[in-house]
Amino acid sequence: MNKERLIRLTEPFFARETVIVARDLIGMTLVHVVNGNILAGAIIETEAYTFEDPASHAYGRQTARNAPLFGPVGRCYVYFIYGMHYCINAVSRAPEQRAGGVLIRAVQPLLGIEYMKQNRGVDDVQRLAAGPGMLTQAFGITKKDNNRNLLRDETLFIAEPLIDVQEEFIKATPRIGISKAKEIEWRFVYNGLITGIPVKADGRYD
DNA sequence: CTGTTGATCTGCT
DNA sequence: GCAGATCAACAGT
Repeated sequence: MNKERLIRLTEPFFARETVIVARDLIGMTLVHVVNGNILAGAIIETEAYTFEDPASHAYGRQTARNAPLFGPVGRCYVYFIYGMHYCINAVSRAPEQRAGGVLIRAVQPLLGIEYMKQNRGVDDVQRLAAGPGMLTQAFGITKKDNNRNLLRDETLFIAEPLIDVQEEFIKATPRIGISKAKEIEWRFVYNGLITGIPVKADGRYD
């Protein structure tokens, strides 16, 4: 596996309704290249957040923090929460939407697994990137990455799937950890076996 | 300027 | 199952 083999998602993918993008991101590949190491994982959990949505950071009006959600699609919005965790969103919305982003909540590690274990201080692959805070720690994503351009950035982007994605295993559920709009089913999860991983378990690539 | 809350994770009970 | 960690953003005064 090398970087050139990863097919980056382009602007039209993100320029659609936020909820549609959230669903379609399931199975795609989150990629961060650190010191020449490719860290990659299959996105298996996402949530959509929009301008009209009381649970969203973009709700109501633009502020200094949420500004990326109002900017060009295909950027990322990284925020700091609970005094210790970072979370990453892909800015996504249709032209008629004021703001929107997709929170990437979990990935299945595929490449650079040893590097992720070091970043996390955890050995269990199942717990490397099983939540939004875990995922950014495993990938070394912090506030420095806020508003980076996923369409052009050399080191941080989202690519076509490396796994076999079975559409029937994608399910919608209510979102996690919010106090408002709890009933809306804008969380998407992949409930199938991950197959078709084209790499060695130790994350080496050729 | 102050107080509160939060799109979470971990470790202990 | 629940408390504690730890701090930036925001709303209210």
